[in-house]
Amino acid sequence: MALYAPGGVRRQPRSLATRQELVDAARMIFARDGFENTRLEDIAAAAGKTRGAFYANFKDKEDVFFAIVENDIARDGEVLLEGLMGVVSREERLDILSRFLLTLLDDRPRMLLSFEFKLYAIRRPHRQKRLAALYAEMCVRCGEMHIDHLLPEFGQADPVRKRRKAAIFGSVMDGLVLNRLFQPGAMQEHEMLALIRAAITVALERALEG
Amino acid sequence: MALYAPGGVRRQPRSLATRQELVDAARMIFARDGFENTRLEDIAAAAGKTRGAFYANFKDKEDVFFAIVENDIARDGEVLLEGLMGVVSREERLDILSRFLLTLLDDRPRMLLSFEFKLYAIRRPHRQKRLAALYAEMCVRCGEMHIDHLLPEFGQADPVRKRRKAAIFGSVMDGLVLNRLFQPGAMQEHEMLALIRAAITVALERALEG
Amino acid sequence: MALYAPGGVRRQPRSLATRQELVDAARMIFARDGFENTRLEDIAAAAGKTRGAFYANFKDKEDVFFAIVENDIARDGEVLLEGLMGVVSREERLDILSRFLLTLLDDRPRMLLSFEFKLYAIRRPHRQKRLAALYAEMCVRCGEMHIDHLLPEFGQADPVRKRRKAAIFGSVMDGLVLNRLFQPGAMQEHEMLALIRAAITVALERALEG
Amino acid sequence: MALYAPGGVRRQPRSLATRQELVDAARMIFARDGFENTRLEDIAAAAGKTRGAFYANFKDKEDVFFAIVENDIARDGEVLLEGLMGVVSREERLDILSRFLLTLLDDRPRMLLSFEFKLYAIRRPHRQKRLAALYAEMCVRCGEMHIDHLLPEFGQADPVRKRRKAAIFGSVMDGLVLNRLFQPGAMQEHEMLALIRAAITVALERALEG
DNA sequence: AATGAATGAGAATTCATTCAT
DNA sequence: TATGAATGAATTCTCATTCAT
Repeated sequence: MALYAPGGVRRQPRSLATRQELVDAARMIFARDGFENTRLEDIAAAAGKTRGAFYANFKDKEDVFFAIVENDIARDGEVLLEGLMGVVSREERLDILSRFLLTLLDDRPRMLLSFEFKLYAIRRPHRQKRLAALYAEMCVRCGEMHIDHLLPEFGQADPVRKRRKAAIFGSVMDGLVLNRLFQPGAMQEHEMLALIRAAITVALERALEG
Repeated sequence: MALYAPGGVRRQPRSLATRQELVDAARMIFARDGFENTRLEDIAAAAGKTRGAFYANFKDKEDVFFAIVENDIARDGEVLLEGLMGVVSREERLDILSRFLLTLLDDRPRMLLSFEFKLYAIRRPHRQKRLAALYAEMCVRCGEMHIDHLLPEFGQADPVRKRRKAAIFGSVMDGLVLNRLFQPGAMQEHEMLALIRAAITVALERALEG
Repeated sequence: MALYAPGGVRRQPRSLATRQELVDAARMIFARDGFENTRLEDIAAAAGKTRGAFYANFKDKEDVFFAIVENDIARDGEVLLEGLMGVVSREERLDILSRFLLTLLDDRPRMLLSFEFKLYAIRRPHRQKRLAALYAEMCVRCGEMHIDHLLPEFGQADPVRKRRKAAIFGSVMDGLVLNRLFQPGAMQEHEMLALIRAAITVALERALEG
Repeated sequence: MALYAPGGVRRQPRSLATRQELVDAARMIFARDGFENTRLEDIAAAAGKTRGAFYANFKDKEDVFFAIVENDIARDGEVLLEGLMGVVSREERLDILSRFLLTLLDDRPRMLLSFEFKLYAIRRPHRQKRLAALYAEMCVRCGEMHIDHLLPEFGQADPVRKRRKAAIFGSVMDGLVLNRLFQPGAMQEHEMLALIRAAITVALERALEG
């Protein structure tokens, strides 16, 4: 159920491990250097492999980049889900969600990558075939994760609406990471929390209205 | 009163014009392609010059990059100031400010550049001498612009506090631009406005507290 | 036992061959065009390789330059040694040495390179770390080669003294090559031999005194 | 009676001063950086002028280079001549000459330039038209200077023979400068003097023979 | 699958030289 | 004459990518 079957190639177990190592290494390097600045060699080296191993597993730089995003998307949500298990009060649920998001902010690679991905997409209006798929999937899952489990009554909401919610959350989250990294210590936790709360509120209003 | 005197060189009229043309061209290209992806040749060509002309005016890519930021900072704030002239009601002032910020979102090059700048800074913790100066100046001016003219009673706030406010505004603004470009149409104007309002509120609370 | 392990990297057979081809090509080109005038591309082409191959094997122009010198130093002395095998008479030894040196003069690339190297060093008093090592090694070996095997009784001479001898020999040799190339035919063999003899004499006196 | 009329242009007084300043600056820079490495801009700057002034006075880099050599040749010999005035004893004359040469060694720019010139010539067997003229002139004057005034009885010697003597002197002198700069302090004064003496001896033998 | 050598396109940068003033 | 801006050729260097093993 991978979003993207890399080159359509069936992989052997050995390769799968290598592939994962490369993906992990790539996440680190991309977050550190940015997409453009990242050298394949650095990724390979960080995974303890050579460039050849890279090309055996991925078509090119863009290929790993997308693989990472897929990976992250797939991983997300589980923590939150667990947290929400059995919580009934709406207030409590909102609280859990906002604290979860606050925590997410600390995952520097994760957040910087989401950034890179969006910038990347913005600047390549074409070659969107593959991008578009990831794109949508990303948003839908985002929406699912954040909203559906929080307020199951809106779980059925159509994809378009979910994308909208994702945009709102994304805005606040992306902005917070960027500026916090830019000016460490400039914002206090309660301020960040307040902004996250605001995002939830806006998103919910929208959900309730339409 | 330039923030940064490029090379400390006094320039002739002809050169000054060229320099400005290059800066303008650079703004466009950087916003379109991102800092890393931008080729000097493209900047020069967009200004109708050659690479040589570029190097006669700037040390390297970083150099124009900073020149642009300085330029933008210098230009900012005036529009807002005019709008606030003679407005007394606090509510109205808040309204003018939030609408002004909403408008800023439409200046794609301007906003993308601020982005690039922050990412750039985040990824180069060293070579910060010049960066730091711009940095501070940027934040202080940001704060001034947004807060001081809105609520003159807090105009005396120290630089540190201003930087904090700048971070809050920046967070919401940066996030909004990125995600709006990423998913055009996903957010509605009133939603964006609501988030901006939230930012103002958080910033003010902080201002009032301390 | 290389003087300088380039990058500390262990190389594969294929690469080693390429490396040697490049070094040989470089020697030729450097001697022909001089260090500054030499284009990496010419070296690569002369070795039947591309620029890329060059950079896979050397850091930059300076790097090959040093590699050549190392190579030459390593190769030297053996011919002379053989010639001296079994020769007992001191007079004969002096004769063999001076003729050997006279022969060396005909190795145009070799001698021009030694030249270039010294000029290079003279003009870069800094970045001498590696230079200094080569430097010393060069001189010591020079001394060893010329004096130690000639007059084993002075073989124990300290490095400093060896460097002094090297300077004397070097002076006459370098001068001879340069001026002979500059004015081919202006000097006759016996004149060159006479100067070489003089150098030996001066060097020996010094050796004997202390 | 200039060896080379630069571009055949008649120069105004103002220009002449500028020209001389440029030549002087060039000598310094060439000696410091070598011919290839020297930038016209550096020469101009060292003379307190701009590149334009340079081009108003010289055709190109080679042009100043030759102008310097001419200059130096023209200046030489006078000191020596004076020293020899009225000295009768042959032994004394030899002594004066060798001490003069020893002194010359200290004029680093002068000597390095002579070097550069020879290397330059060696590497451009073509475009020798102008080179050849300078070349010959240089040698003849060299011979004149050193030998003619020392031993007037050979003053009439033909140019070819003079070139030969120049080669011998040049060899020792060039070699000494290079190696002394390369290994400062490695040679002692009396050693250098001994080599110079040897050169004189060899040159005289030749002069006497044929 | 993986290695490491080699390729070659692409970009930055320098600098001699020209040109309008 | 001299200035300084601009040009553009020449070169270095980097790196994604290919290829033989």
